[in-house]
Amino acid sequence: MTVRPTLAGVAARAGVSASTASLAFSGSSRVTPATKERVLAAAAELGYAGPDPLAASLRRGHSGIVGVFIGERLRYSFRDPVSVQLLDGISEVLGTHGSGLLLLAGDSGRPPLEQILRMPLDAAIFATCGLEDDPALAALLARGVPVVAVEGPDVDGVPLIDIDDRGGVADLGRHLYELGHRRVATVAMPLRLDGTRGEVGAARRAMAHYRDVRHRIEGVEDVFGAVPTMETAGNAVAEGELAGRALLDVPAERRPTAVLAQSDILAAGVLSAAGGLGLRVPEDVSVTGFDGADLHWLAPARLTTVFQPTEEKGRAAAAAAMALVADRPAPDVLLPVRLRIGTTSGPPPG
Amino acid sequence: MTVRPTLAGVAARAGVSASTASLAFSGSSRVTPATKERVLAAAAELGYAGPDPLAASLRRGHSGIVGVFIGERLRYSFRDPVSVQLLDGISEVLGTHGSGLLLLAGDSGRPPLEQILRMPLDAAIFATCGLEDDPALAALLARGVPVVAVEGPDVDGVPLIDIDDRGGVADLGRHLYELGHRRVATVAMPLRLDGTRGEVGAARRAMAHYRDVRHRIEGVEDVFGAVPTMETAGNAVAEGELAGRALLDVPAERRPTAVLAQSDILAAGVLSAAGGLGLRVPEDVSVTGFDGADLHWLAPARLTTVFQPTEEKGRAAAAAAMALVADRPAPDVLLPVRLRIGTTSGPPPG
DNA sequence: GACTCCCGTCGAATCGATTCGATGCAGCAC
DNA sequence: GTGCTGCATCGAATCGATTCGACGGGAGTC
Repeated sequence: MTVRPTLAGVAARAGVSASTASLAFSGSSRVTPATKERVLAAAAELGYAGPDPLAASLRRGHSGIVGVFIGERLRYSFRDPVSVQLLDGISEVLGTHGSGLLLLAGDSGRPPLEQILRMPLDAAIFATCGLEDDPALAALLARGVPVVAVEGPDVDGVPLIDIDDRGGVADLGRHLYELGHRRVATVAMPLRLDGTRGEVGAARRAMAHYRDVRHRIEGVEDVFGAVPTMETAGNAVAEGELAGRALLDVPAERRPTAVLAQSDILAAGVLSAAGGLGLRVPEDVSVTGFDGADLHWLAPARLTTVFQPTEEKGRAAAAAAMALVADRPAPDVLLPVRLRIGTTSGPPPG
Repeated sequence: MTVRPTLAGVAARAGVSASTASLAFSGSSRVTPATKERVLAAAAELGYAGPDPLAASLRRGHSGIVGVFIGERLRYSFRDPVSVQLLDGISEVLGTHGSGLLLLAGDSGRPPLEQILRMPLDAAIFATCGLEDDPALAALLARGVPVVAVEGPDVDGVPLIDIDDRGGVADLGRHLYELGHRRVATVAMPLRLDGTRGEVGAARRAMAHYRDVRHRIEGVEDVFGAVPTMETAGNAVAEGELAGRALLDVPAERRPTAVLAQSDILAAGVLSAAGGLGLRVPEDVSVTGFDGADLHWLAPARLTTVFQPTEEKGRAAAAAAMALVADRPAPDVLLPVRLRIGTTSGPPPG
């Protein structure tokens, strides 16, 4: 391995100055085609593959890299179709701006704060990471890195890309209410990531990290008042099944006639629990979800759910990040959701 | 917004030299606690949040960022549990080394080559991107960026992290053969990403981009010789269903008694196709997969499949990348796979 | 008391490019 | 022939830190 050649070397060999060589590489500036060609030839001879991104970034003042924080460990986030769609939307817009996407996974345990601060980020997107007082958020802001929050912390100076969680769930609630349901229950995503499962009390509720989870509980209450709420330890089918069984495996007169799961994934688990207990959906119990993620494996059932424009959310977040990078203002965004009635909701039994 | 303070500014205010200030930040070197504190205090007053990663990286010569190429667009890759697990394994090891993971999605269309070359990568991992002659691969190598391939291009100087695709599928084949199957078919993942579906001929086969796809076909042939092979346009349940229907919706005497799908996802589609045609599994037709991804939505069927240590593959890839960055040699890795017999394979009918 | 050793601090070089303002040359018009 | 315009090229400053070798002063030793 010989030492990597530098722009200066190429310039010397081409018989031009470093500045001219730089111009030759930065594209179609005011450089004679002949000179440009000479520089490129010299580069080829020396095996110079183009300017060092690090040096260029330092000089330019930005790296073309946007950090995306996903709360949990990768493996959990990616199980979740919503995270994936979100990321896809983000990546799409970043791509058109020529920016890269640096994934920052929480890993729950060790705070990756130092690692984060070592990364040359032009901006950061907090995707579903709750927590107004996240140390990483504070650190980034202190450093002057523009931050965008997706259903995340609502902090001054941080554009918030949000959906109408509460209104959407309330729509679901009204749909069920109109069908005649009066005794319902909720299966909630984790209020915070500490592995807690079970009925959510007031104390627990006060500890909630996540805005969306809170809002989705409130949406139910807007229609039904306080209802039993089972918290899960993660947004996963198995968790939904656990919670569903806890709610449904009781005498019929105490059993909720409808279960509002906070995500389609959890709803899938509840459906599975219902099936396991010999309950028919929707004849014996109605089940609803949230996200509208089109879980193919639910076929032939079509889940009654609330569709949210997840990819659009991602695009909006990336667009906001790009705006901030360009020193343009980035307003908050509130995206609409839409009730989608499927085959898993119907009148209560009896 | 005031101008961001620099290390020099902090040093001046603390009454020390820039070098000392740098030492104070880089942790526990030979700096008097008192001095260190003075520097930190000055930093706090000025709102200096630590050294600029770009400048530090330039000086150090590396950025702490590893690029991970996933062939297709994000949305497709992440539908695939295998990609996700792989990424998770990679991220795990990268994390322990304090390195960041820069996601590079192909987006099929526009070549993101320029974008790639703008990124300050310490190393790159080609995850399931086939193609020995990928221009991005060439560009990175030309630039001197260490590259690792996961089931990817087999190029000199590029460590290959691989699994025994062929042997694993051959194990499946023998299992089926011993059960009595003689007329089988294969549902293949795309040989290249051009949206082609249908029976794979010799010409098409010569165009294959992907080593794993090729090897999994060969594994079947090792046991059964040439068999009908349906290519899909993507690794998705719907694609598997399409291919499955094409293979199974024929008179019983021409119908294969077993279908070897190249992935669990595709197998799920084939199962669905079989169900749609009123065929029982495994009584009327056996179905096998590959990956051992534990698709929860298959319950109660347990897929007969080949387990591959996907996460381990990711860890090995990341470890190899880290080795190369540290200028240590990184040997090829071949990970074992394991036949896992489930409830979807049995003797042929009749 | 002098010499040595060691440790904390400092200067200066360096990483590799970008960019602004200056320079010089050629062409054109009068 | 002279003066002006314009364009390609060049010099030098700059981005913000890291790091190596040198230096100086205090402590320990004989």
